[in-house]
Amino acid sequence: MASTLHDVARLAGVSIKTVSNVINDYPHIRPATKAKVEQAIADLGYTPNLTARSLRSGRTGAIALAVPELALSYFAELAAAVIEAAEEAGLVVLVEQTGGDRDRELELLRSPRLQMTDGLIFSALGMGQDDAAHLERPYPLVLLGERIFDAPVDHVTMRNVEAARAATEYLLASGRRRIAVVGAHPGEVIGSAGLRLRGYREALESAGVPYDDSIISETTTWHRANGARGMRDLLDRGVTFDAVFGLNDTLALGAMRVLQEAGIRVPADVAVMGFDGLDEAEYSIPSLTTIDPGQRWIARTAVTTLLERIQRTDAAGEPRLLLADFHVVERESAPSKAMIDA
Amino acid sequence: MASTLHDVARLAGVSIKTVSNVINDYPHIRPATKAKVEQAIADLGYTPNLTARSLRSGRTGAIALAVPELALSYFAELAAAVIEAAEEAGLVVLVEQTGGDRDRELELLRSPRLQMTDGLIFSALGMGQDDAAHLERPYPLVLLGERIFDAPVDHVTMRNVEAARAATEYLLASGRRRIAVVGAHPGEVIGSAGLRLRGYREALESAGVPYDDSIISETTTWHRANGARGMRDLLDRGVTFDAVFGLNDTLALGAMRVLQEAGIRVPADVAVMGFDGLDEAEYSIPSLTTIDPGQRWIARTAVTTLLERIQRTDAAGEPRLLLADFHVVERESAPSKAMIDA
DNA sequence: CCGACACTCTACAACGTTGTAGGCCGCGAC
DNA sequence: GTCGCGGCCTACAACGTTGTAGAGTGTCGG
Repeated sequence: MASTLHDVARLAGVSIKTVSNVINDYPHIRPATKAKVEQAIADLGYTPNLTARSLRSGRTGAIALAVPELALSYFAELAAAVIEAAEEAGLVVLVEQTGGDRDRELELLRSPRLQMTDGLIFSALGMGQDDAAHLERPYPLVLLGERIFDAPVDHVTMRNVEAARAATEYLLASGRRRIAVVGAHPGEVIGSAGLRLRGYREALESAGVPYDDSIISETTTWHRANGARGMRDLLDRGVTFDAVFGLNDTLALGAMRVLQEAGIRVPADVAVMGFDGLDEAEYSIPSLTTIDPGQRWIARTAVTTLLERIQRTDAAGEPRLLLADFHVVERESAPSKAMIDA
Repeated sequence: MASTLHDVARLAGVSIKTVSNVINDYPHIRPATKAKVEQAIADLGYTPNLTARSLRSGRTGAIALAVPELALSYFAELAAAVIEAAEEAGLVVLVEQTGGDRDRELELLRSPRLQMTDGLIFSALGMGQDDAAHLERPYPLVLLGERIFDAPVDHVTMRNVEAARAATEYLLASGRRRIAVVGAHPGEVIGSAGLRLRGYREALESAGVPYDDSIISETTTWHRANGARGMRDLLDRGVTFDAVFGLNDTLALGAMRVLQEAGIRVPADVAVMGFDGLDEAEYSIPSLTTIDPGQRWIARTAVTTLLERIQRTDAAGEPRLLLADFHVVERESAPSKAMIDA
């Protein structure tokens, strides 16, 4: 651990640079010399000092991933996928949690800690459209999430509006007409909640079903407890509905739990639809029909896109918007028309 | 971003070392000089180059956390807690996934990538007691998990035997006598499964209840699907039981799901007990009675212990075994005797 | 009035690596 | 016989930072 190129060079009786050349596969080395050096490396158990290499090369071989909270399943699965993709590309991943707090997100962007990485995959939650300018930094950055669009950076995300529309159309096609929503954010236009609600409204409109905000429940963060709270809220209002669209799986699972506590059958009385395609949605009772928004593709694409930015020497290249394909995952909580007919 | 101490020094008209001194709060600097330097720093937007600092100081300010799989809720929550604790200590965290594979775990230990960090918090899953020697490296290391004991490193973990014993005693106290187990690992003695099964057996023995391996179901990994599979297995065997102890929450949730599909009421017919105290166990239907093994304490203690090892210059100091407190979290899937009486 | 000492600052080296320039050798071509 | 050239290797500088040694002031006590 403590041995350096210097030690190896001395043991092998060559110059320090020759050792470096052996390590980096420089072509013109006599086989005899190479063998001697490799023997010395093995004897000393030499491993290159990556910090020194970073200083010299300007590359660290690490990227940062910033998410609101790892304990949220969605972000845990995202992080898992990012780390896996990064590892394939020979990169390690430094994970930061921002708590979804705007100030902490901005602080992170300015933080010198980022210097320890070659680039950042940034899942913003607290920042808004007005903060787009803060993203313009001379540092490879890939944006995730749907809080900011049209920023001067590459952006990998999902088709929120279209997917939510498809989810709603799916419920409508199975005969539901009063589709409640859990997890709306008051007044939000951009952001997962706003976009998904827009898709929901578009679907209603196309089907000629009136939008009724008495069956829309608002929450702040998308924790499971808030899904439960939102559903209790709806039940307290005494409104009627035959389906619930949880704007993410966690909310939907919390809501479904409260429905069942209240003696309401799922899906017989009320169908439940989620969004995210989490692992755990497959094992709830009943299993949760949901949208797979293409998270693995997003993770993989974020890594490769960031890598391109890192390798590109010219800062140029138009910022790109990359959108994942989605699909409805049909399960028990909201059977399709075909499944009901069968 | 591109400015260095050199640039600042030139602008402020002082030596490069003086600038360094200002940044590091060296005491003997004239206020006028300090102001001049600080102005120059502000003008240039200078931030210190952390890579250079690391090379010089031998410290990176980063630690590594290796877990089997971030997508598993238990490890996601662990990672979240570790990152939070590390941040408070001014450290960033590099997260690695080993897949619980022994070879990848060993490879990680040898990996030069670790040089980018000051220490490692290592949650081993694939390695076993025989691999203890591999942990003996001149590198700050804190071990988590229960695959390896008596290794020459600090070890922070939970009281598996005692906690599983308490869980079983809790079920026995509520009147259950035929307590099935889901998630046992065949022949395992050390490891979460082996230890928790031991606690289970100890509790049975103390209560004079015979151990019956026909109601013990074995699985490999503790994914949710395996909990479901284990329970189906038990049902297929045609054995009778009035409680199930899932060796972790994920297994218990999968098992509970299958029970209910089979028309078996929880907890009326069969009580279900988990282990881990995951967030999601609170929102299942019914909510899951479980063991909180003190995960947050473990995360926090792992970070502080690692930090001590890093700061300690002498390699000495006995390896320590630090054990978290646990407690039973009483919920619906297994009500306590008191709750039943009420 | 001089030496001691505290204060303020500078020059240099070093952390371990890699890029650049160049040196030496042997061989083939003129 | 010498020139040129490719193959092999070395010396040196540089990445940006901080520790060490020490130089130059000023002040204070004897």
